[in-house]
Amino acid sequence: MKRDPAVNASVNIVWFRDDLRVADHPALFRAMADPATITVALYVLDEESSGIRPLGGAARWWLHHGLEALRGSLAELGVPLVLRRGPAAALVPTAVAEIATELGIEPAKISVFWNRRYGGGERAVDARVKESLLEAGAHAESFSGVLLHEPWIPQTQDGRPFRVFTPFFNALQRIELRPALPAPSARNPRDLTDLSGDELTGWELLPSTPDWSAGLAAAWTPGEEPAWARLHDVLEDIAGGYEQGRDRPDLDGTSRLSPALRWGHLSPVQVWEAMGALTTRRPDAAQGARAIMRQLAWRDFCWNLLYQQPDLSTRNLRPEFDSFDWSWPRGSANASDDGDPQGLAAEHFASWCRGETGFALVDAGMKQLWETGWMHNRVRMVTASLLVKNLGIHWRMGEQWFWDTLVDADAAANPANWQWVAGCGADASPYFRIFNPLLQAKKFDPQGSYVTRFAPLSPGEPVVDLKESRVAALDAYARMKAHL
DNA sequence: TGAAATGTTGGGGCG
DNA sequence: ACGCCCCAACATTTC
Repeated sequence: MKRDPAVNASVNIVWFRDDLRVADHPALFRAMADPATITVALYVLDEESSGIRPLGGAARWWLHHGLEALRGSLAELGVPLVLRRGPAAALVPTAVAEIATELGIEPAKISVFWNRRYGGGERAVDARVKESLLEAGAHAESFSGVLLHEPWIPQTQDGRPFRVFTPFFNALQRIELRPALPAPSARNPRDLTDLSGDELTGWELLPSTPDWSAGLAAAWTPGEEPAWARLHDVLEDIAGGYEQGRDRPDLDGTSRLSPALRWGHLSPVQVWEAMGALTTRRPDAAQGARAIMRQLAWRDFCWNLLYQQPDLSTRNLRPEFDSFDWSWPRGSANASDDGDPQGLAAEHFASWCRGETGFALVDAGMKQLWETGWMHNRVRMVTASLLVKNLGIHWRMGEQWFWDTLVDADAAANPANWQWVAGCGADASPYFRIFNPLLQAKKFDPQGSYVTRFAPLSPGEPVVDLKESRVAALDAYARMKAHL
């Protein structure tokens, strides 16, 4: 619907993406710094643009609730959230123009703000959007909001990207960090409630037939407010024992902040600041707080890698692994060879996905993933090691399964960490580091309570002989090295 | 952010 | 008392 043109009226449109929050949101903060200008929020579901990876099922569930929470937070600021679906490069300029028309605002009075994304396809889309907006006479401006530092900033002495984490971390700590911004304090100058856009339910982000999301809903509440509640728990109860507790899947010892960071309910800058403050406020928790800061830096490290190599989810960072002889898919050098799995490897992969490998810790982890959309970090390493090393299945298969099932599935961290486990990544775990799921269970789930919680039935026959498959993996690794 | 194989050491049982 | 053996405990090397 069209309104009376408002003389000299202008609009600031904030394009939300992986930053579903109102505090420390540089683009939103900038928009609402103009007290006389109305702000409109826009979210675009883009499942079509090439180079942008469609969301997995668990991520779609989180997005639905995350957007509802964001809409609530924005409503308190008097800011409406407009939802649109389509290929963003074309759709965003169109949607922006339509919002302006509805408000009776001329193109020269439109500003569009967003926090930058760093995936290859996302960068291409954002560049095209900016170009179109500028051509149409609008203003467009992007901000740094989803990482600690822009991925091109941390550099080695000779100006190259880091491939080893520890020097990356040292360099990162020497870079001045921007201070976290508060939520905008001003309300929109006038209320807008009836802008046209999609209905969230129409996007069908929630699973229906069947609805498998009950376990996710029991484990998580998406949104900025619950994320802050968890951050406070981490500061009070988790950080102090983090260094021991982080390795214990049977305890609540990790931060569990990964989904909040993935969806931007919290920014890494906010968490970094909170942990930095904790190191001085609570000397007993200082070491744990620093370990959490190191984890945040690892997240930035992964995004640096993705920025350097946009096809991180399909291509080995270390090319010598291109000749590795995986049991499936065969011919790993050819990334397009993704035919239906056949034979034993296919059965192995299916039992791994279902949590029916016969190794209690692995099966508990895979069931935790399926039920709650999340898996404890140490168990991620153990399950990944079994798939890649003992079953000899390409890391990409596991990466894709995690992408579909994790609520925190992150376009950079997921492939970077799979490559790390597989030994083909940056600063990777040496290939011959092969976890023994029985020993890992003994060390890190000593009473077996994690296993009991997620895989209460006694495990069946192991799908693979640990000793034998370990030798075979080392042999395959030796053959790869001999090929060089 | 391993695990297994191999090497070393030292205490205790025993002839 | 002494040497020998066994083996747990720890250290080092290897993959």
